[in-house]
Amino acid sequence: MKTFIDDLNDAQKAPVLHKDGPLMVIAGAGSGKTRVLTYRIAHLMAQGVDAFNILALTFTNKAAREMKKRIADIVGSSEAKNLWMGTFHSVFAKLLRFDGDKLGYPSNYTIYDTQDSQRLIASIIKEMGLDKDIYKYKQIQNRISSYKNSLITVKAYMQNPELIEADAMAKRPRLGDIYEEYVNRCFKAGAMDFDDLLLRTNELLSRFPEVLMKYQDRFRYILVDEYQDTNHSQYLIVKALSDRYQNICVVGDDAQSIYSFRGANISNILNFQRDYDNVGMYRLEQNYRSTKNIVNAANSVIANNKNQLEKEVWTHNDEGAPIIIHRSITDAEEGRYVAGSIFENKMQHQLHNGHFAVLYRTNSQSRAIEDALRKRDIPYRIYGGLSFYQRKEIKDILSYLRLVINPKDEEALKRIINFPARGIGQTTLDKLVVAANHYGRSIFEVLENLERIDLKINSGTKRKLEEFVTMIKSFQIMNEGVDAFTLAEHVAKKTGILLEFKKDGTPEGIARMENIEELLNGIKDFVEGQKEIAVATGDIGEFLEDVALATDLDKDTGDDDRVALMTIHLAKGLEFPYIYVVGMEEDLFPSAMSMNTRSELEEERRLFYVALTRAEKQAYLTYTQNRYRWGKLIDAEPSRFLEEIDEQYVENLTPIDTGYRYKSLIDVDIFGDVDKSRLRQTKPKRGTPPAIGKPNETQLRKLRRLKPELSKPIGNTNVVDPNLSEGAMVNHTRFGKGVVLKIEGVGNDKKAEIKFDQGDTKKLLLRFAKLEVLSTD
DNA sequence: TTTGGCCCCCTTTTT
DNA sequence: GGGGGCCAAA
Repeated sequence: MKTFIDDLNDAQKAPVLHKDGPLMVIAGAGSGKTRVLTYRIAHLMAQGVDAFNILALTFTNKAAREMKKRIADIVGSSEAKNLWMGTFHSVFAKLLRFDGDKLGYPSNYTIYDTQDSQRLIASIIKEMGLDKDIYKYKQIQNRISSYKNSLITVKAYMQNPELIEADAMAKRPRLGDIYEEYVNRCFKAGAMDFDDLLLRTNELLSRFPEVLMKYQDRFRYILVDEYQDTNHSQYLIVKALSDRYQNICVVGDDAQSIYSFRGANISNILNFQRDYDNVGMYRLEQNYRSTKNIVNAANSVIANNKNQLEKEVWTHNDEGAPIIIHRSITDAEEGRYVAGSIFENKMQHQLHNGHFAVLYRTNSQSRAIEDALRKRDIPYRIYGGLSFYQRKEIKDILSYLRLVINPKDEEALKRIINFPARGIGQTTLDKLVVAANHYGRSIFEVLENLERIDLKINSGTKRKLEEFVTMIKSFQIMNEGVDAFTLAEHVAKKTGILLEFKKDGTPEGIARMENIEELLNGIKDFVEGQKEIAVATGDIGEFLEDVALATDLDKDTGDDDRVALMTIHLAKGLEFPYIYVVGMEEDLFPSAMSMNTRSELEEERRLFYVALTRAEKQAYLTYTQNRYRWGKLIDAEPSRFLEEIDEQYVENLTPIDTGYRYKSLIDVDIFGDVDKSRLRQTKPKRGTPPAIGKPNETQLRKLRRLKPELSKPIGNTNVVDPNLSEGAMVNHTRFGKGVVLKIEGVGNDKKAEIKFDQGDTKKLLLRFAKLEVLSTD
């Protein structure tokens, strides 16, 4: 009899059919890892395992939803609804709603996002009177986050002389105090940050054996996707929950481990066999996604890493086109090339926008690409970056709703107590915070008891505070009777936020109003959607949790046809026929911050491996010679990764001899500033073979260090217009028309003194200045 | 208390 | 080039 299992190849079947006990699947890129997970769950259910007893932890909630749907299709029942599936954060956020009370948290606890955490830490630093230049709130937040992910609680920190010493050495001896105050304040606010969702789950499971037993019994089968990216905190949760039945299935690829910056520990996957007995080991090495060229090229890159599990990814797919490398002069031109190439490919191969993705290392690179796509009328969608829910106007509305659900939520209150402006200023707020800290209560509780606390505020301010409390309470009462949408709409109107942006009238104000409307629509959709799920209540609390933990990918409806723009990190697990990886430059990719140690560099290389293996048919790699960063144009050098690809899989679109020349208009502008440091750009680039007889890059670097004058241009002379003579009329893209007064110098140093109609007289190096000759005398 | 101008930092990547 | 925080002035 033929069953759904027959859809799989033999390598895939084995882990799907693996009986009870621990198993690990090492799955190369594009080898059908999701498929194995999906089918294994379906198979378990077909064997009679109750969906209630299965927990699957995925990388995005969207992946979980899709998997659920697929499983429902396969096993042909609505049972799939009962599966617990989602990201670590969302699954354990739910668990903590049930059992967090044992740790003293309300079931309606708030989830603080990174911004909330940072604001709170910033205000603690200020309250403690510490130097904000030494105690940088972002860095502090980062440290606290990594402590939590390593299960270093405040207590553990205080008992660890090494950590204290390390922070003292970094001139931050009060870090422990900040950490302690931060944890207390979060707790008092009934709030958990992202890391708490995992840390508190650990605490719950270790302190309450009966709770642990309950969930061990409930989750008899646990499956973890992207296991290589779990951090210590997540690792311990999985370990604890699976301890009793040992039915743990982890799937991952060490070559795609790219999240060590948030505590992911690659040794979790490397040590799995040590952590469990009788581990079933499976490998998936056949790639179904990409062409031979792409698979081989990616293999040749990752071979440069020393630390990796043995694995050989191969494919039966076609040879495919070579990987195309393209150089451009500036990031704007890079964008134009990408947009133009997408346009051509669409025309030539009858493709949709959705077949293309542009990937980059940092979010800030998206702008140049966006501009170019917009000019070509190519619709696109940006994932990540500043997400919709982090926009000011959205967070303001959400803060009102958060306060309705959890009045203790300090960060929400601080955001909106004076927005829209109602005459409650910083001074008043400071007094409230001091009082709240003094009494060990939340700010809202202080507000409710203004009569009994002498705050030394004038009666006008006091009245305003009372009005604010009354308004929030009226929302709370309303919340008892209506759905999330009705309440949110009421809040938007009643608080005057909508009006605020309406009367503003500027394009930004209108855009913000539209965003709020979009939010309201989103809430409406959510309420409608929740009606179909029996257990869900459709209340505002659930919406807020969804919002706090939604990834950008989760919101993708995928129903409109757009080019996808995202970081490589976000692209993990996705695939597109055509991939453009832009910004293939030293200091950008690999990032300048990740080149200090071998392991950092190897992680960057894995990231590049991930980028390449997203492509099904064709990959483009682009780099520029100059790029705007921090508002300045800076030199760029081709990424070392370009050289690491075996050249037989590559086609270099940019021949060497045009590489050392300036053609772009923007470079002329630079010259206008006579910035000599810019001239260094004419050096040969990495990744493009240097012309015969020229020193290679490494040699050049050494030379430059010894003899700085060698940094001067090595460019050729052909660009100078031989016809240009004194008295010629010329047009300059920036300075306009002018007349050549004098020509001096020879070869590379040939300069023209030009008097421009606008008044200035400038000396321009002809090699750089792109001059249009209007008449020769 | 509010507002506008100035200055600094930022740019790795995310739940 | 942009956002946020701080300070001075109204």
